[in-house]
Amino acid sequence: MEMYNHKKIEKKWQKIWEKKKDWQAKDFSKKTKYYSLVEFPYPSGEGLHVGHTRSYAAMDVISRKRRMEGYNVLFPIGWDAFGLPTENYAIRTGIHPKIATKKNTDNFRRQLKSLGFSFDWSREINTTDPNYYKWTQWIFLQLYKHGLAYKKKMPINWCLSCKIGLANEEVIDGRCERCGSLTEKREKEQWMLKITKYANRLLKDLEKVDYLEKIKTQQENWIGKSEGAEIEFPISNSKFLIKVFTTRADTIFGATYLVIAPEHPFVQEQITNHKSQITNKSEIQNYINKVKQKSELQRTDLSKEKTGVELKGIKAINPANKKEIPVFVADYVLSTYGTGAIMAVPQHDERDAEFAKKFNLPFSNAPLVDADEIIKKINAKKTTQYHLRDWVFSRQHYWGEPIPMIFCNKCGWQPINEKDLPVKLPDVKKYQPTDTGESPLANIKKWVNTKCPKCGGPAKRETDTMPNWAGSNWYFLRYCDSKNKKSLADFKKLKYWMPVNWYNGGMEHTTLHLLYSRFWNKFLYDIGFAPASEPYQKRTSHGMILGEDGEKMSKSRGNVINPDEIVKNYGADAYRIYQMFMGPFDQAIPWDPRGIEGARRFLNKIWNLGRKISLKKNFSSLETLIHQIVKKVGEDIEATKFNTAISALMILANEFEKEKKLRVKDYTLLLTLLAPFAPHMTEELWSQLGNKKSIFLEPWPKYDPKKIKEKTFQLVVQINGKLRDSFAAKSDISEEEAKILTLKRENVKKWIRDKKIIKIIFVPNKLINIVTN
RNA sequence: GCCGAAGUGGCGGAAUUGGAAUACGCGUACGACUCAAAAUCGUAUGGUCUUACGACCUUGAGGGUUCAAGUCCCUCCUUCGGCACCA
Repeated sequence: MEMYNHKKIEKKWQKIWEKKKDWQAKDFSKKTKYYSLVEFPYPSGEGLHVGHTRSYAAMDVISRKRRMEGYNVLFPIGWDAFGLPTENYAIRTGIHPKIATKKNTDNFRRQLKSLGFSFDWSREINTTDPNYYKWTQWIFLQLYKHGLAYKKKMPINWCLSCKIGLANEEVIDGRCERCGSLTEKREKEQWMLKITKYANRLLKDLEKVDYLEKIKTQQENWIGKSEGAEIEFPISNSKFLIKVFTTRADTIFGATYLVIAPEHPFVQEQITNHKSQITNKSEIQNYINKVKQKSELQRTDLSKEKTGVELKGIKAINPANKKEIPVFVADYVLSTYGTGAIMAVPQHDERDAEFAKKFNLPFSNAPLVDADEIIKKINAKKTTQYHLRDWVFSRQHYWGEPIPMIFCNKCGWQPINEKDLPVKLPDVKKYQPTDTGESPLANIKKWVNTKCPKCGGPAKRETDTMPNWAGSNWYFLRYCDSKNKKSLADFKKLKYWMPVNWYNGGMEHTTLHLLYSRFWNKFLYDIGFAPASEPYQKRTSHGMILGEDGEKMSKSRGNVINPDEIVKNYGADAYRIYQMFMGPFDQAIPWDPRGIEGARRFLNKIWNLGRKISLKKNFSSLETLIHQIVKKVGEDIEATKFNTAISALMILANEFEKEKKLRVKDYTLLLTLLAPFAPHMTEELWSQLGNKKSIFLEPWPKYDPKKIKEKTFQLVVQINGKLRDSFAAKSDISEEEAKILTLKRENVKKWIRDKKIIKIIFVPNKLINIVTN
């Protein structure tokens, strides 16, 4: 037998698999379908990251196991290729993003193929391909036609460095999610998507899906539903009313003042209205100006002291007890949530208490009342508020899908005729956003100037592009029919494949990407273009792979692991085994270069075990263990406990090694269980045993529950809960018999001596515990 | 500040139900093979005390429940993740 030469056999099998098209999914096959999905990568110039392959290796194991279980598996891959790094590269080098993307995807494809993932490459997609983004644009048009896309001038987060507007969701600690520089507020006309219309369904339908509990919690928190009431507080001696939102209507008798947000229309109106009764207008105006300069980060910093100004000269009336109470403007109340005004109850709310202490406002220990009754009595309205806000969908960048809209001076915003899709990205000379913050597309007059689709008069194209979330919002649908030219995907095919049975990806995508794509899928479901109301039946997430130093892998730290080198030196199978064995799948874990050597050693051991095969041997002394291992490996894979599945396989291999001879049957069973993890080596050994068909056409091994049970076991003897002895006993030994055998033992006698036995606890097939005085 | 997860050898980690803590792998030491090395194989490997048999201690800290606690309860500490003046 030859030595295990990974270079030779991995290339060999990759070629054969590709030629035989073994991993191509068959539309409408009579087998039960199984759709396993991984997040398609952004093809960066740096090449494949080990983090990608952790997820891909895991879902490849699942997909290969499913095929062996008789499913028709769809396991697709593609490229989420629009995005800033490529655009920034273009700005730096002048190389067209299209060319850089081609180069990067070619490299990624080569890398993924070298790892032997069983992707159906015939369905490969690329979000930057006009044949793909035609349908991204088409979906936008449908959103527009159904009133879910609208343009709005609003304060948005403006990244000073990227020169683009960011959604609230994309600002982290007041900084741009992409480049990390500070953001400020600016007014800009933006295309918005009305995701808030779906808030309740996005929340409620979480009941229907099997996501990790922590992922569900994240979605729930982001949507942030709260039930409460809108209560009107009249302003004394005026026609004005201030509406507050509260979840604690029951505390209304303790409300001793009102607070409104600095952006609240009432304040704005009052300080400009010369008839207003307010006596300290300039003080209020000064305060508002100060707040404007603050970033959201500063405003929402919990450790800062509360600030605010009283609106002197006016009072509000508490509708519950008709008492007059003062009104403040303060920045701890936000205009974007609820009604932008609150009733402050220092007795029951910490923030209100802090503010009240600072401004010497009274605490009222008025009794709590029944919320429903008081709401009825004061004629307030029960309402529901969501934390979720509409999605800012415009970007002032080149490398994204053009938003397919046209502005006509006569007719206003008009959608492009569907027959004119796709709106292709034109070539530009400079990729840099303009100083005004407009997209580089704005400089191409020939492209911008067009005709109004409605009146035929002169009109201008929208020059903003879509965020890079757009393409990834519906890609799972396109995989079902990736070449379709007439529709985003044939409905019958969608109906066959959807929903995705199992979706795995990074924890960092479990809030935004998941929410956005669920939103688009629900919309497409509503208008009859998607067959399932929830796109993903099951969602899991893998932990990050950190550098050897325990820090996040990054170029600047110099701790990046290049998969190519590992594959070259140890082989794809060793790489995959190590990644699956390194630790719990959902936890972050540092890369250990020695771990890969252990994985390789394990594969060598399996390879060399082949020498022990004997045709003469026809019984197995390890039958019980084998059945136990089959059970464990299968169950662990399903529970994403890949590390213990492999450890079980190692135990089996170690036992096999202790045997002088090995049955063919036992050896092939080990190969079959190992096949999803180490596909190349097992396929090679399988064929060396004389098998003509792929090992992946073998059925996944089954175990016999009756054969799992051991004939004997070590009965543990405890005295007062401490381990003192153990001996082999028949399985299912009776309590009586166990007691007799235990009390006969010298070790036991020694410990008991003249002590009195108070009681004896017997746990079947486990232990016996003697309690003495 | 709130929510969530976690804390186990020199290291990554295991322990489905409360029932032998440290599986499996890495590392280390010694041995076998070898002229030698590598590879491979074998043995040992939580700590303290003991010549030894063995005893005692040990799952972030402290307390509790229990015949029995890594696992359950209480208090506290630390780390990671998420959210954050959301009324």
